Amino acid sequence: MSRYSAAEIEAKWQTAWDEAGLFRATRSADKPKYYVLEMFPYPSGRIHMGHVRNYTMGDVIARYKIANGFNVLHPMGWDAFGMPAENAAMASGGHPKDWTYGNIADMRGQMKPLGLSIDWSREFATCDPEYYGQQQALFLDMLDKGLVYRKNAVVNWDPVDMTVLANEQVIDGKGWRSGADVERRELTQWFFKISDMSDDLLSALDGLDNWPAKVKLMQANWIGKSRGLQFAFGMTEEAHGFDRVEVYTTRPDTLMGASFVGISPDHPLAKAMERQDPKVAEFCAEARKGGTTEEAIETAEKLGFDTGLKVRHPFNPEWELPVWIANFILMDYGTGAIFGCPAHDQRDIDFARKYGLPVQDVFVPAAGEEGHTRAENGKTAYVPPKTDAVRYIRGFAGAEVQNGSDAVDAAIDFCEARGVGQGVTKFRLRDWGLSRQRYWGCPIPVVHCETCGVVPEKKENLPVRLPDDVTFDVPGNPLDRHPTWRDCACPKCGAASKRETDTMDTFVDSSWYFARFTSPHADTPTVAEDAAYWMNVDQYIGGIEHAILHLLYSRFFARAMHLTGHLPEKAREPFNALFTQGMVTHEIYQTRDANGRPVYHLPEDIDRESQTVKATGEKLEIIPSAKMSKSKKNVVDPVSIVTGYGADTARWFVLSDSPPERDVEWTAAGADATAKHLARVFRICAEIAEMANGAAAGDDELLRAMHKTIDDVTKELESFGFNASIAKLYAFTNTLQKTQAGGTARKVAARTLAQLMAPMTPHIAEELWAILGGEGLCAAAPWPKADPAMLKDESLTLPIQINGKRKAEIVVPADMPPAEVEKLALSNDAVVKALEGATPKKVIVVPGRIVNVVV
RNA sequence: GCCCAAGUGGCGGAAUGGUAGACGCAGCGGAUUCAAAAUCCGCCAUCGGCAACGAUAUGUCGGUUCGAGUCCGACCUUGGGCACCA
Repeated sequence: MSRYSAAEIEAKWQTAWDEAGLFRATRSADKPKYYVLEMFPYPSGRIHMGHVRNYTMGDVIARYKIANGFNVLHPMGWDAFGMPAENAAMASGGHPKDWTYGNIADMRGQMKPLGLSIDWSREFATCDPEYYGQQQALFLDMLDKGLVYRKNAVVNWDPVDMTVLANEQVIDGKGWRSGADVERRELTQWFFKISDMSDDLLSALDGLDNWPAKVKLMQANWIGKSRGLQFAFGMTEEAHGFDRVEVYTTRPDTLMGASFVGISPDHPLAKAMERQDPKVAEFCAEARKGGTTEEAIETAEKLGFDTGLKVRHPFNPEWELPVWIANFILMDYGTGAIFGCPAHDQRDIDFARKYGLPVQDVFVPAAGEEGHTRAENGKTAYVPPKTDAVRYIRGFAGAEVQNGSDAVDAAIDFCEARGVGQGVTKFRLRDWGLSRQRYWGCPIPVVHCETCGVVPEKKENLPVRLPDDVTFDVPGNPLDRHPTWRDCACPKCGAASKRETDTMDTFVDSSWYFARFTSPHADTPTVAEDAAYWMNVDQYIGGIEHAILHLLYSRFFARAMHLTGHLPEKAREPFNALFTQGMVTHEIYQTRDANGRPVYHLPEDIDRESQTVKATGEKLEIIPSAKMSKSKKNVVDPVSIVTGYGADTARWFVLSDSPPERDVEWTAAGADATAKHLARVFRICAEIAEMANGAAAGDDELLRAMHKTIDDVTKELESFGFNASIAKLYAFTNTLQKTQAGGTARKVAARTLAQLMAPMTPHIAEELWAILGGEGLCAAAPWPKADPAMLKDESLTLPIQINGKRKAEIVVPADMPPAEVEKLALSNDAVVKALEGATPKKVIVVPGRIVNVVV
């Protein structure tokens, strides 16, 4: 009898699958198609356990669908543009291209031993000119359809390095290299008009039945549809060419609590004042300090500057309000100006208390004490949910007691009727800025001509290729300072012109790769027949961190690709089902250096038992699990796991224990246990393979357990219950080990076990299938079917509760009528004893579930 | 600051509103062995009790229900996102 050797069997069966062409996807009319896709990786150089978990989940689905007769598309590629390649070039010389393609080769080499059912013939990297050239073609088509335009937008500006910084390069408001105070600076940039589709992107969420509710909710909140009032405050006197300040508010019902008008430092009025008044300029410069993230702006100290200008309240010309410039007002949202009602907005009350502005209640709780004075002295605004009824003490429209939503509607109607502004619907979603002042990205294919202006490049000149001869020894965009690359002829008039040097946001690359996989090497972005056949992605799998941006941008792109004729109507929502998986975590092992700073240690360098560092014997501090990261040294390298235990162990482990949407903690003990379990399955099955055929008393019991397991595992796999299906497989293995059944039944059961394990641990399953006399490849065998007749139990155990507490249980025939169950329950000894002679008030019998006696 | 999640034994976790702790890890006891490794069998939430059994228990506090880990409200903690990390 042979022993389980992962190294031998894994290579053998991977070759067998390859030679059978099992995973090569071709269009076929006689099978239903199934497209399963995992979010493609960034080629950082090493695969990590998170990748293993992500791709194993997709692989389980893919293999399960193959066994169920589907024509499966399961591709893989590389999200290959991006900053780390440039950072590597800056740090250690070399070229981003060499770094990236080297990493891709390494990672492909690390991934292949996992035995994934991937059609590698469709592989591409987004930095392949073949791919980004088609992306440029898409860009031109979108430009043509009016989906792309240019406008000013703010970026993080490092005034020392004279360069634009990514948000992650801004640390506590300072540039990561220079340490200089970062400022927000405006630049002319390219934008996708995603806001044109706000309403559609929002309402179409309803149709995404197989998306997690939390992702839909996050997207809905991000799009942020709101109804409010847009109106103007007239200024007491004209200043800087302005006679009014246009504001937008979602709470017009609080208009009588207005205390000031606030404008963004980037508001045209603020800018006009800034040009003439050094004090304003000084304030605006201060207000623009810090990064562009909403988090930085929202959490920054609230700063205000009283312009000295005054506006009149729309309902009362005598009532004058001051105009302040405030750093927390965003020019990008609404009109860049607000009115502040401190009593009912936390930000406004913080601001009002700081600058001594009045605070006046508009409404108080509907029930409760009169003269609610929270706003009078307090620092906390009264902001009840809009669905709560409140009493308006300074209301002007609608009932005295009403909820916030009704009051807003009434206020809008009231204002519209009096010509004070109008009700408008606005979205929080902003247009997608795609310009990046960086080298390692897809060049934006336009030309700047002195006479013709901005001119799209001709399609026959695509791809606009990145030049190879660039250096990263100075900050800034190498395309800008390249001696010749920018020079070109205007596609319209032929005059000497300059290329655009901005490249595209890498989110563009990942917003259509799923469509490209349907015809990965075509000389158009997609091919109609292929897209029509393979789209949509039936199951998309990736991290929850992509819940908003990547998925929203992809939904926009799919719509844009439909508008430009590159995708069929049905692919406007490209992902039929979405699953968001959790991270792989690990403990952190820490000691401290002489200065008390933490020093981290790799798992292989420590002794878990004695909690010491192997080399030095130093005592360790063990910090509970956190996301694996290089800096914390809590990484487990999949390659060493595959080499040491085999791919099947790595695959089984990352799927077991934790539900797939939650984080899973990698532990050495768990990996060890998994390897032992697989060896045990192998041993049990190998013994069975050598048994003589024949029947025995235990046959029926074993086969019933087998059918139950088929049923359970199938149901769990259909609903991403990988951990639960593994638990059922453990239980069935225990049954198979203890059974008294004869050889024939045992072989059937063992072959079924191999099949049920195959999506998770395909190599050992294939080997067992072969030694147990399975026909052909296990990976190609049809999925086992549970016999409904074998699933029915004749009797069942019912717990009996008294007032909801379990007191006894009875065994009854499965089909016993409730009245008889009740009689039986009440005559049960333990029940009689517990009742102590009391008469039950009520008896609840839930058929097949429980009996509850209420006294 | 804002949006979205998650909190259950020593540990990972299971549980269509219906017996809380399946399955696995660790631990403990036993078998096998010259011995060990490997393997096999059994026990294993907490407290009290010799036991039968009783009480407590799903982050905290309240609520709905015959019945709540599950539904509702508030809070605490941890994680994800916040538009130039991918």
